[in-house]
Parts: sequence; structure tokens; C-alpha cells
Amino acid sequence: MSLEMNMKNHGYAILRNNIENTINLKINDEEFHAICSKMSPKILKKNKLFIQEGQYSDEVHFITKGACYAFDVDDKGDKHTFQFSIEEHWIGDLYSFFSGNLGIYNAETIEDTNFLVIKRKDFEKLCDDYPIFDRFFRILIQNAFVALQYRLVKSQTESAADRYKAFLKKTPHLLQRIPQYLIASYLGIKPQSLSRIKKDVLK
Amino acid sequence: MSLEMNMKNHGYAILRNNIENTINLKINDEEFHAICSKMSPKILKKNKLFIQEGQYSDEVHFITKGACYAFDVDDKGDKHTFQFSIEEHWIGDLYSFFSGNLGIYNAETIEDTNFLVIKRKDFEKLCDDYPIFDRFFRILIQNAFVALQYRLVKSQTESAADRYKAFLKKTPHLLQRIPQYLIASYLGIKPQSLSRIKKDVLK
DNA sequence: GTATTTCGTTCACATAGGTTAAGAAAATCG
DNA sequence: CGATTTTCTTAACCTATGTGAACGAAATAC
Repeated sequence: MSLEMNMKNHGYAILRNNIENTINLKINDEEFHAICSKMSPKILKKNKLFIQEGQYSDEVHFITKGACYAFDVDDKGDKHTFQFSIEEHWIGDLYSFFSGNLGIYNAETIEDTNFLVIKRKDFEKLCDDYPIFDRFFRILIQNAFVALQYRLVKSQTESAADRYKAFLKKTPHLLQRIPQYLIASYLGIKPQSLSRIKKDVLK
Repeated sequence: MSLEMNMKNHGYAILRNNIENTINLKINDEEFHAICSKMSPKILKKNKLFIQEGQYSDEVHFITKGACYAFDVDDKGDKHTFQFSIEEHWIGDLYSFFSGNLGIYNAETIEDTNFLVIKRKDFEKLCDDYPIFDRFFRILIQNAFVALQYRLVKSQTESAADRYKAFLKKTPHLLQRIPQYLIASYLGIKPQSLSRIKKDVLK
């Protein structure tokens, strides 16, 4: 199947939007083709583990449809979710991806999910050949950094109940798509505690 | 004072090292002069608040000597430290810096501190004119992102005692320079709790 | 160098969230 | 569709950390 054919499906247009919205600038067709030629489609069913701790993670995933979550497993075997990602967002074990070391995180689909993935080598080549992608990934990760820092601060300053209310307010659409026990895990509490909190919030 | 004079003092050489180590590449003199011409020295005594919540924060600081910390103040007036920065590191309210909105964080010196600061406008101009700085800031913030994500995960999976031990192991040099109550705040606990933990760790 | 403020420690008590267990509700499977 | 598994809720009890207060030690100011 030709690249042209490929681009009709698989959500390459969504990718172009994501890039242009992020850098607040149109990219030209050469640049667009350059990145498309390096990103391959991947389709996974619900509940598939696609990033695994202890394995090299040399690609990052752009979601064109579906939902997934990234998590860490602690010594007791408990999962701790630190990211939800849906269409038009990126997900990966960036520690492994950028450092080249063995991965430390896991990620799994929550729904049937379509991705476009890029390998580290291709990512680096792309940035070398087209500075616009250094720009794009700089801004992408700047935004991610700012959001993450905000979460870290709030996880230290707010009660679990307040974090839950903030989650409801900020991402109500995720409530429909994500099981409660993962939301609890994302908030840093146990499912039983989230149940308790929800009961209190109603009062 | 000429730029040449300026560069002899104020730690511009430290900045060049920081850039070259980060991108793993030498920059040429033109590029170096370009960034130097946009970064101004700033010198502050100990215990000076230099970033303030509610004010626009349109510059980021590179530390050439000294130490500072960034913090949030919660509804009860309690400070929550989320970053320590010493020489050869950057500090700023990146939320305000990148978004142009009013700042949400604070930062204060812990020691007499020397900075080089760059304004957002100059930062943007620099990245437009020299793609190498898109590259530099991309990698700088990539590294910061990965470290921050690790901290977020650990803050959810580890006990305060384990976080303290990890802090000791990873940054023993900070123990000498930073008061205990700030370390407690960084670990997400109260000074009294850190005292208790230290006593237990000895056993 | 003394006075004053800030910092670190200890303790007794309070509380948010964890733990364990059980049952109800919902989703998935055959 | 009914059977099975997974998810959500409730409740009783437990534990890590917070709270408030007191005191000595250290740092800072005068």
C-alpha cells in the first residue's frame, strides 16, 4: 500500500492538525510527508499491554482513535496510573525512549486503539533534517511539562477529594471512558477510597 | 561594559558548558554570542523572593552560582517546595513564561545567587533565528520532564521514609545547603514528620 | 556579645486514606 | 440467555502523617 493510500486512513490528518495547533504554524507538504513517512500505523484491541517495564521502549505513540493509560507497578504489585491518553495525544515511556535505557513504565489500551508510531532513530533523523520538528517537540513537551508540574504540586497540596473534583471539572469526558479503579489509581488513592469520596461529594 | 567584558565574569562559560553538554554538540561562536547577548546577569542576596505568584513571569533564570527553590503556597498559607536549583540549572515559572498568563509559583534564593536571565521575547527570537536553541531547549525540557515524571510516580508509590532515603542517596550535596524544613516540604511532609523519619532511619 | 528570631526535635492526640472482607451491580463470555 | 468474572460499594479497623504545643539549639540581628 502506498504512502498516499496510507494517509487516507490511519489518521495522518489528525497528526497534521496536532502539529500545526501545537506550533501555531502551518507546516508545508514536504515536512508533512517527511513525518508521515516515518510514522507507521498500529492497531490494538482493548486491554492490550503495549509498553512494558524492563523492555526497551524505542518508539512513541500518537493516538488517532481510542484510549490508553500509562502506569508503574510498585513492590507490592499495585498499579499506579500516571497518565491517560486519548486521540490526538502522545504516549510513551519517554525515559526509555530518550535515554535508550530499559523501560521503567507500562502502558495498556483501555479501548480498541489506533496509533501512529515513530522510532527513536527516525525521530532523531527528522529533527536533524527539519528543525521545525525540534520546534514541534519542544513545544509539545513544554506543554506536557507545565501540566505535569501542576499535577505534582496539586498532588502535594490538595486532598484526594479536591483532586477528584478537579478531575471531574477538567476532564468530565474521561469519566465515561475510564473505569473507576483506574481513576482512583490516577488520583493516588485506592478504589475503596474513591467510593468513599464520591459518597461524601454528594452531601 | 562591553559584552566581552561581561562574558569574562557572570558565568557565561558555565552556560556554554550547560548548552554543549545538553545537546552533546559544540555550538559555534556566533551562536554562543547570540545567546549571551540576550542573557543578562542578575545577582541576589540570600532569602530574596524573585518569582512571585500573581505576577507575570516573563523570564527564566540560569544559575551560575548559588541555590534557590520554587514553591507553591496553598489555601492554608503552607509552602510546598517542588524544585531545588543550584548552579548550572535553570529555574522559572514555566507556566507563566510559556503561556504569558499570570504566574502561579514562587521562587526564592537560599544562598547569595548569581543568575543569567532571558526574557520570553528574546527566547523566542533566539529559537527563530538559531534552530540549535530549539534543539537545546527541547532536550533540556525533555530531561526535566522525564525527571519530573519519575518524581510524580515515586510520590505516589513510595512512603515518605523511602522518598527521604532516595533524596539522601541522589542528592547528598543538597543536605549541607538546604534547611530541613524545605527538604520536608519538597518531600511532601511536615518538618515534624521528617524529624520522626530521620529518627526511625537510624534504627 | 547578648537578645531575638528561626530551626529542629519530641510528644500526645487527630485524621485521611489504607486494609481486609463481603456483597451488590455491571460487564463479559459461552 | 444464564454463568462467570470484573468492578463498585460499604463497613470496621489500622497506620502514616498531620496538628499543636513545648523546648533547646542554632542562626541572625542589634
